[in-house]
Amino acid sequence: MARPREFDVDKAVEAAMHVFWLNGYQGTSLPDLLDGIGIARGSLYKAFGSKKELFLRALELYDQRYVEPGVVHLKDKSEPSGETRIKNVFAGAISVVRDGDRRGCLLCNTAAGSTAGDAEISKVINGLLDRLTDAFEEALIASATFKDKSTRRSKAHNLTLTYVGLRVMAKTGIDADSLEIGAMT
Amino acid sequence: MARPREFDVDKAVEAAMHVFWLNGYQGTSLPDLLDGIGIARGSLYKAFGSKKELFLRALELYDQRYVEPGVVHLKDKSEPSGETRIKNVFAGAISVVRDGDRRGCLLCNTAAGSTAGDAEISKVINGLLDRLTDAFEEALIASATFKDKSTRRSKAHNLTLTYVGLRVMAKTGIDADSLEIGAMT
DNA sequence: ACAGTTTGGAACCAATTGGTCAATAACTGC
DNA sequence: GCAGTTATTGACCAATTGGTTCCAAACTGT
Repeated sequence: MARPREFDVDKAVEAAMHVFWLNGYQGTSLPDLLDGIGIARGSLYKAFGSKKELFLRALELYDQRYVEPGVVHLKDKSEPSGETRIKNVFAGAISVVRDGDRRGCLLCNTAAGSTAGDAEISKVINGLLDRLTDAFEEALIASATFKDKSTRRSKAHNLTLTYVGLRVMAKTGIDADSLEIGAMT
Repeated sequence: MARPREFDVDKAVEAAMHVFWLNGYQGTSLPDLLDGIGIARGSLYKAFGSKKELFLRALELYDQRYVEPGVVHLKDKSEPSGETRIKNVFAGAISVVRDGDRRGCLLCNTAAGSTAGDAEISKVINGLLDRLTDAFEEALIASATFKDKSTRRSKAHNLTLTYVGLRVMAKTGIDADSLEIGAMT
């Protein structure tokens, strides 16, 4: 019916995600995105509307690519024990640091950034953090230590907090070994 | 000998610190600083050289105003027990949230931000985080549980990580009660 | 092959970015 | 009160910001 788009929208969102991940929302300029994606200004605005909308799309992709798998794993009762599943999540976060990835986590970076001034973005961020906490809580459900519901919820919050701390610390010059104990129980 | 400065440099740095704290380094524009401090463009550049130098000054002030007191308290052996001193530090961080302060911690915000791309700034940030870890370590020195030096160092890293996580989470919509357990041992 | 539709690209936009500078003002030592 | 020094101010700067617009190009259905 009309001229077909020459670039893959999904690939574009993915490229944008990496640019945002590396530079942060505020730290990313239009040319940064254009270079990273490999499209022209007009194409970006036609396809995504604005920088912010594209960021929201990138955040969405980050969720399904990195957050959701973790959430699924934490909730997966067919896996070993809840404790092991939790350990796996932390170990995963540490292993990327071992591989030299110092970008931290797009979710955590955004939460810590002053992007929070934007209501729409913080709503998404808060939602993701809540989902993570819920998943931790579910992983704790079989644990005798956290049999009490409110204690369990507290521990879940504690785990989210520790996870965020770990991923922020990963951005600093700290060595991976010193993060290892982030999962300490 | 010459015309005296009309504004108080220390007050200016303090005002700048609050502006940076609220908006982040990248999110703070020259007009933001000028309005916050109440001086003209030229005066700022004459007194501080550049936005970055002013930020470094603000970071320095943040240290002596908020970080150093915590460090001193953690190391103060005349105080109750090391465990209590640690609890105090976390309780302090939570109490500011209870008072409605959602700005988090300038140090932690900067660590999480992409400001880390600047070598000079990240050096300062890493230094501050190291000092905090050292202080936690010293607070643990009397503890029987962490008698082993390397275990103690690990726990100290864990505490810094948790502290950062707590202060980042404080910026999100989370309620103060859910942070309470950040100090869980 | 032509009408209709949407893309890509670049020129263009006003606003804002961090930073400079020259003129004026305010002070001190003599 | 004059010479010397430094601070204040606001105009000015080039570069960059996010965003728009217009036109040629590319496709599809008929």
